[in-house]
Amino acid sequence: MEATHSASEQAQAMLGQLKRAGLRLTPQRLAIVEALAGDASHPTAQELFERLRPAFPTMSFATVYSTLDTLAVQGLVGSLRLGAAVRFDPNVAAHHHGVCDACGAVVDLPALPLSHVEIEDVRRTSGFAIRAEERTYRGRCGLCSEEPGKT
Amino acid sequence: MEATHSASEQAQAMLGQLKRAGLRLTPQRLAIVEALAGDASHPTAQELFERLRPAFPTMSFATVYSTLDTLAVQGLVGSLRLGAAVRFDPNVAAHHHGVCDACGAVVDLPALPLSHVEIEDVRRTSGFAIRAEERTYRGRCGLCSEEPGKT
DNA sequence: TTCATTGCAAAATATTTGCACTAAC
DNA sequence: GTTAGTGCAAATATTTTGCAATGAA
Repeated sequence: MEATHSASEQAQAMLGQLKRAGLRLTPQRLAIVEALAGDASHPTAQELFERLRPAFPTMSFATVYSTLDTLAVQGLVGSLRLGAAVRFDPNVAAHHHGVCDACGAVVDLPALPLSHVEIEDVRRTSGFAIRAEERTYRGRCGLCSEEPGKT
Repeated sequence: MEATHSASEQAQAMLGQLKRAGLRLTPQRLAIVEALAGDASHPTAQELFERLRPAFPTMSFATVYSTLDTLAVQGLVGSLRLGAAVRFDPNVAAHHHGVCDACGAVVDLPALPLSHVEIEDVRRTSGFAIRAEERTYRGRCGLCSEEPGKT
């Protein structure tokens, strides 16, 4: 999988969308958008806060959370809960996630859309009408697969 | 899908496994196992605590959590995180979960094992070696599908 | 009797909220 | 100048931990 846009292109697109929605482009939002754009590491609010603290010593958690919530409402980031904390993902295309047993990394994995046959099967057998799907795989990421010794 | 065992049969099996593992059958464990066996509602620790409080006014949260953890270690219950709280599931067979957009219910849905072809495709394209899979579907449960008016 | 288990309280973790102040527009 | 957005502190929600007392085997 290759990135369609560079990180800065994506940041510009995200900022444009915020502006278009009539939202203010504060330095904090600038920084959070730039930190997140093109970052495939799925950081938590905590991690983003710590990453930005040097540049914005007075920025609060509430700002990080509220900015991430704003971005999520605008459809510019996705969020996934893995363990206790929510992680944020600038990749809003349909995809799944893999959590590495060895290093804990969260990686993006391709998703094929669920077939109508599968959706219809579930509805017929259980009555549940599927609208969306989230998958988490557990296993070993590419890097850790190469090091069989690792726990 | 039909239950293979009645709730009390499942409770007996769970208690037998605890005993076999050399663990003590305290009244609290008895009650938690019986509350959980055959319960497909995926209760949280909070919900179990409140359900059992009338019968065990002095029982603490720590006991509920530690018992659920014990059951999980013994492989007698599964746990899934949906939103802030962890939910517990006496169904340890491979299955997926559906969360109803309308009523919030968490229902069990059948799972087909991932094919080797799919696993191999992911490994080849991304390097990630899949060991296990968790799926959450969003949509409408059977009951809520019948009431289109509901939010 | 023994030691796993319980109950209680405090701590830890992640997130949300209220409100006065600030700054983007 | 307006008012959305920020910072701070306190509140909330969930889970974990330490430790003395209890009770199942």
